[in-house]
Amino acid sequence: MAKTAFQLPKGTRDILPEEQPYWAHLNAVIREITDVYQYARLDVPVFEETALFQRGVGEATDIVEKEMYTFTDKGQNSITLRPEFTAGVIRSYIQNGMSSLPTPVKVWSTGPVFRYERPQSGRFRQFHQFNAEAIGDKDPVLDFEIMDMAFRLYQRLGFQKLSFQLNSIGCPECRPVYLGRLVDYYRGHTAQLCEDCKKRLDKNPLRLLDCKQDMCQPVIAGAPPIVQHLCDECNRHFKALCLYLDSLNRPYTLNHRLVRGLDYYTKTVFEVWAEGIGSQNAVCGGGRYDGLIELLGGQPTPSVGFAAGLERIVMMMQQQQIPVPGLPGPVIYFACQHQEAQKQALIYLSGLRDSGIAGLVGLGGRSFKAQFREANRRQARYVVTLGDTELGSSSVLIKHMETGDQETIQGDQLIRYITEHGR
RNA sequence: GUGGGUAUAGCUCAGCUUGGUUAGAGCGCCAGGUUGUGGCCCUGGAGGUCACGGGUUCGAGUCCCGUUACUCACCCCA
Repeated sequence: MAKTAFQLPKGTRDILPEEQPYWAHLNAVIREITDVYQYARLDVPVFEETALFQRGVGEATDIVEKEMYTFTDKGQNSITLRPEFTAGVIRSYIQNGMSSLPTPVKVWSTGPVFRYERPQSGRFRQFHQFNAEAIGDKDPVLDFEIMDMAFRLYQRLGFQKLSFQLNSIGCPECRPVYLGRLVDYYRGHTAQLCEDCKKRLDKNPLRLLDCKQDMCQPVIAGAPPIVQHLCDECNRHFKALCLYLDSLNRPYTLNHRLVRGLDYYTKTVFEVWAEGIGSQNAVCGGGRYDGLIELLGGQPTPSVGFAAGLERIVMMMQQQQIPVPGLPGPVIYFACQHQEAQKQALIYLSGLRDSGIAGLVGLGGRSFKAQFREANRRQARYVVTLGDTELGSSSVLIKHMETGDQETIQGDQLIRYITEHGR
C-alpha cells in the first residue's frame, strides 16, 4: 500500500494556532464595528442554488463564467459554493420578508467564500470575507455609512498606507447614454487597442476603462469620465456622498477608471487599496446596487454594501506589525512526581477549572526538570510541585515563575492564593 | 487557461558549478549534565524513499529528459 501524504487542496490553507490571535483580534474588531453601526448579523448558507449566483452576480462576470464551484447534488440540483455574500443575503432578505422590518435593513455576515482561480499571494480558492449591506433606501447617507464602516475598520486596526478609490457608474437612465459616447470615442481609436479591449468594445464597454495593458493607457486617458455624464439624480447622489466624506475628513481618491467586476452595481462604486501585500492590493470593495433585489424577484429596493477580504487584512496586520492580544498561557502547571501525585493534581485542577482558572498537569515519566521546562515554555504563571512530601501533608509547593519565589501552602488554599497573587 | 521560479529533516536552508565511502547546519522536539525545579550554557537522541519516474555513468542529492506539486505573476478580484 502506497504511503500517500495528504495535501490540502490547491488554493486552500490552514489557519494555524500561531495565526489565530490575528483572526481573533480581527473578528473582535468586526463585532465592535458592526455593533457601533447597528448592523445585525445574518448567516446565510455556504451553498445556494446555482441560478441565484448566475443571475445575482451576472452572467458576463468572470465569477460566473469561470470561477464558480458548481456541482450537481444527489437530488439532481445544481448547487454552487458562494463566490460572494450579497446574492445570498438578498435572497434571504426577500425570502424572509425583511421588507416589513424597519427600513433600512442593516445586516452583516462573515465566513468562507469560494472562487476557482489560480492561487497566488493574497488570492485563495477558499477565503473569508466580512460583508455588510444596508438594504431599502437610496439615501447617500447610507453610501457614506458603508464606506465609513470600512474606513473605521481599517483605522481601528491601525493600518497605514490605505487609499479609498471612489467613482460613480450611473444608473440605467444615464449609463447607456454615457456608454454610447464612450463607444463612439473608442471607435476612433481601435487601432491602438489590445485584443481584449477590442472584444470589450462590443461586450462590456465599461470595462475598457480598467484595462491595464500599456498600449491602451493613452486611449483611456483621453476617454470621457463618466462622472461628467451622470443624470441629475446620480449627480446629486454622488455630490452628496462626496460632501459627507469631505465633511468628516474621510480621505478618498476620485477614480473614473474604477468600474468593478460585478454586473449589479449602480451609482457608487469604491475599493480600498493596500500596499505591501503583493500585487493583489484590493482589501475591500463595494458599492450601490439599486437594481439587484428586483432582479432577484423582490420589489424594487435600493441597497448598498461592501465586502472586505479577511486574509488580505491579516496579511496587512502581519506586514505592518499590528500588535494583537496573544493567547494567554496557563495560570498553573502541576509538576508531578508520580501517578499518585497526578491523581491529586487532577483533583486540584478540577476545582481550579470550576473557578475558571486555566491549568495543566505534567505527564507521567518525566522528571521535574522536564516538567518545569515545559511549564516555562508554555508560559505558566505558577508551577505547583507535587511529591511525597506534599501529599503527606495535604500541602502544595507553589512557585511563581517570573520571580522564582516559592512557598508551601495548604492545598485547599490554592484558589485563594492565586486570587490574591494574581492570575 | 498563459508565463517565470522552486522542490534535501517538523520549519529555515547548505551541499549541486568541479558526480565518489555512513547526506549536513540552525531552530524545534525528546532525554541527560547525581540528591525533587524552568529561562542561559553543554552533551546525546529521534527524525530524511534528497518531490516522483526515466536516462547517462563503474557510481547521481549532484548531469540530462519527463511528470507532479508548490510559488510568484498575467486575466480578474477580496
